[in-house]
Amino acid sequence: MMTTRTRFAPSPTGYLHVGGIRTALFAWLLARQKNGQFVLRFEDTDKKREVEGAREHLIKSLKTLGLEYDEGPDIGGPFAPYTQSERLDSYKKWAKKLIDSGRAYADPYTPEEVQAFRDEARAAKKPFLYRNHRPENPPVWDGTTPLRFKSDPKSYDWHDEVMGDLHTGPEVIDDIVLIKSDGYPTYNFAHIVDDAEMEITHIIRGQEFIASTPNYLNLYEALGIERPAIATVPHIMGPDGNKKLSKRDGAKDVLDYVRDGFLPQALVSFIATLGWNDGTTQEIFTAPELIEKFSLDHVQRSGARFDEQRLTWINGHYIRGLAIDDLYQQAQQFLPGEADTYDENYRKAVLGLVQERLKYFAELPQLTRFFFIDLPVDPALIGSHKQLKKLESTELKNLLEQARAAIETSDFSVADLTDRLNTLLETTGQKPAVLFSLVRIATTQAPASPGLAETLAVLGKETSLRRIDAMLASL
RNA sequence: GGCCCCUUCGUCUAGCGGUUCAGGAUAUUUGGUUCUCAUCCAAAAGAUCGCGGGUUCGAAUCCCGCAGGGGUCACCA
Repeated sequence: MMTTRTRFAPSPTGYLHVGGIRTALFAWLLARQKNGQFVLRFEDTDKKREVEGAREHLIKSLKTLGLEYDEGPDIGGPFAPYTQSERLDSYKKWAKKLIDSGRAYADPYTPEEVQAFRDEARAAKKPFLYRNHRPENPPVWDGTTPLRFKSDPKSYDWHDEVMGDLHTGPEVIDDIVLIKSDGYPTYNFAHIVDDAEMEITHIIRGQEFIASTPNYLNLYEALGIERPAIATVPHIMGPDGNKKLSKRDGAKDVLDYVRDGFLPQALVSFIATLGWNDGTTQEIFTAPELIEKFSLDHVQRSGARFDEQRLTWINGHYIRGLAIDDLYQQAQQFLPGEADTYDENYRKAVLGLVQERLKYFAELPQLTRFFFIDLPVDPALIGSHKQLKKLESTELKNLLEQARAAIETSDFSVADLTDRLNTLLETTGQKPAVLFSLVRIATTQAPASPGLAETLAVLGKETSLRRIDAMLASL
């Protein structure tokens, strides 16, 4: 049996957004599941659109998400090179085959002339077909004009691994450009040659290629190449409407999510289930589970919307499941700058307390700042509290003084603090909503915080008493 | 305009002729978990399965129309 070989073949024209990475993920999953190979190939045949640094960025994106490839531009492999601009000889060789067999010819028209044909078709509200203007006696191709495929228009029935059985008529087949006047091949030609030479068995690509697939089928025949399996996945749509998710509309770089503190495993699970499921009610998958369960025929045929809320939920789920050391390792760089002066144990303790209320790491400064610096006393916290605002400041002061006295002799373990605070509830006859809120506000000056005893235990006696004193002074 | 694809709760989806007056998740709302926020646990609300015909004893599921959305018709990929 042939080993499964899949590829991800981006053009180095920018960063990778969620829609793009999904194609890579599916290809990677398929290769891993079948114990095959996953190949990275750069399709850099349009020099005008190329963006500096895009290659490194693409590689970093794949590696960050754990989609490691077996062969690629930077690591080589048995079919190197893996960059199209370095494979021009291959394309010329295959092009010559077509010329020799009468299946390719020089395009004798100027770009303006072709454009005129196009305008004509558009004015007549008909699809543009170059072959309607196919020259009778084209000149010998000298490499300075486009080389076109002499197509053989016919109907096609083919099977798409995702879309199912597809059919088109001969009217969609045209004389596509194989090699441009600048000497570089078009995607249409290059990917077919490369996939054949690199022994790719499965092509996974976006919906925009479905319309040109019949042309590829025609080309495979002329080249005598057996076509790989083709899987066309739908686009991921933007959150607001029905349009394709695109960089123009603000689709974020996957690395931006990582920068905001989204975990790679959460991104992978989210992207995989955006248009795929295993048929059960399982909602979140680890990479090994995905590798085991993924299948192309469960990929959705309609485009899914990108819902950041769902990603946020999955990320929170993964964060909660992290062991404290893993959490520390991944999250410590997101702590506020003030945290630098505290030791590892203290910072770990803080992370442990906020772990279950963390959706993504970029929230950490806001959630934890009061653990590292004394925030100024904020009267609004009392003023907006529905119980505390009803009390006179002398009452508040009295309560807070009792609280201070109660914890002053504590060893500041969670258990002892809990005991003392509970005893205080009885002796003062106050409800937790009043007493605990007051102490919590005094010691944190934050609208929200983890549980009171836990927070005090981490803050420690000195800090807790100092903040209570500051609060007392302001009442 | 031609051709092609798609259409189930706001969102992601299960469903592949009967066990479904459509199940799960998320989001929303409410209640509980000694204070806040969150977690967790309950519960509520939320889809005439795009519309209209047919086939069938029976259709979200099969067929045909229509509508809406998307893609494509580049010397871009």
